[in-house]
Amino acid sequence: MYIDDVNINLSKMTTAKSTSASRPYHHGDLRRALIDAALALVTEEQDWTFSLREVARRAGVSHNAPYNHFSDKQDLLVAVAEAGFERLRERMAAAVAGIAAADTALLACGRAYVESALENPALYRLMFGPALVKPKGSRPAAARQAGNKAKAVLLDTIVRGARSSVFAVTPDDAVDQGKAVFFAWSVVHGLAMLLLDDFLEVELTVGDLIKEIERLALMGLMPR
Amino acid sequence: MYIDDVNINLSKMTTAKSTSASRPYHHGDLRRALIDAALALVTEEQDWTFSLREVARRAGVSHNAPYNHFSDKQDLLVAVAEAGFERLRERMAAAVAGIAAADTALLACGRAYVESALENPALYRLMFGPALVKPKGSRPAAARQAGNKAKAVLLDTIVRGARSSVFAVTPDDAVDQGKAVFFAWSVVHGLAMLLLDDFLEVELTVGDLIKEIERLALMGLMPR
DNA sequence: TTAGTCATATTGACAGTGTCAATATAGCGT
DNA sequence: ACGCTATATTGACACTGTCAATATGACTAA
Repeated sequence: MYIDDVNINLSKMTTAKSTSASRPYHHGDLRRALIDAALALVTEEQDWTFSLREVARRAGVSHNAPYNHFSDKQDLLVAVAEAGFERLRERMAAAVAGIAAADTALLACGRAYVESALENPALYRLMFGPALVKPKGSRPAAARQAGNKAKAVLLDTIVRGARSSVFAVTPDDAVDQGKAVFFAWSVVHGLAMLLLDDFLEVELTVGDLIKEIERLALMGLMPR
Repeated sequence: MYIDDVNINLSKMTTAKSTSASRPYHHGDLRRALIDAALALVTEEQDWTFSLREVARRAGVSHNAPYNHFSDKQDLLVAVAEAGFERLRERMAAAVAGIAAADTALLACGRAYVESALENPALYRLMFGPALVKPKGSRPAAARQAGNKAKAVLLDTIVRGARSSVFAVTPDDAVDQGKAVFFAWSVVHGLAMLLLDDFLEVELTVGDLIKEIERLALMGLMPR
């Protein structure tokens, strides 16, 4: 009844093999199945207003089974966001891999960032938005850590550029680097958000616009 | 029963005076009262998951009265977002007013933008987020128009800077100006979003960070 | 093997939600 | 004065998140 459509997921399983033998829990790896189902729903519906019950239905369990793995609907969404940040990190890391020049690498990284956002807008908004924040609370640690791991890719590239004097950033000055990272991140994040919020109204393809924005970020608004 | 706590709102009334005489509808300007109540709820709770019924309660009407003025809960939220954009526009316009130098004006404008966002994060996220978008639809025209009016302040400043050769932007070239506007907007929007999403992790005050980001936007990441 | 334990899952219940349909009310032009 | 129509209410429905109580069955120790 609820065992047969547990999807055999490809990525690493932390707690179970779940291929069919030796399932460590009562009914397969439900926690992962729920995250997968929720991720699929976010992607399909481009929204996270679906009901927890719907997620349970998709996973083939009763409407209350999720409460054994997540304290809350929000708690499940946090896990989904974490998965999203991990994807983003992988993608940015892949983009910079093997590019020697730091400025070129930074552009590739920025492009990967924006493209990822455009491919799954709702997931992005979930990751960065307020949906994960409890009333009067702050962003859950899990989400912040996952986000910072993605940020580390950016930082790495900036540091490389600082060392090779490609960027006007003092090497080994954490604060100066932090500013630069925050600037770069702001640019790509703002660009991505405005694009997927449908506020682009200029006669340019998205690709061209990204290039232009990147050029401006490197060269600045003022004449040289 | 439902008349007495209609708040006498300060701003311009489009359809009614509503001071107490000559109320044009059955029971005061309910549409405005609902928008005000929703805006207050967004501000207080920093969230828009409150129920439509709660809004109605605040306005002192039955749970179904709002449906005479808004087709939907979303429809009401669109109206709230519109009001938010209008506030933003006013604030940016005030910031640039009377500043002759375009670059200084642009910085003031950016600061006003970020400060507004930080003062009412939820309202900002509502304005720019997906909450207004119907499934498989796009951003409602009303919201986009209101957003573009705010953008116009930015554009104006950029154009001034282009004319006075303060910015490296070709005057009277709409596309070139569009790029610059989008860049500037991306920077402030991304900065604002990351700040209020709690992703700032550098040993700087917000004010200092804003200044640094602005400097980088004007001068670029690369050495001059 | 068998008994027991405890994580895991189900069933049932409850207040609250968005929204529809039907009904009531009152300000307006004629 | 009268009816029209915009405005508001009442009632209903399926659905939601979450709590409490109950069932189930995989492992562990005897």
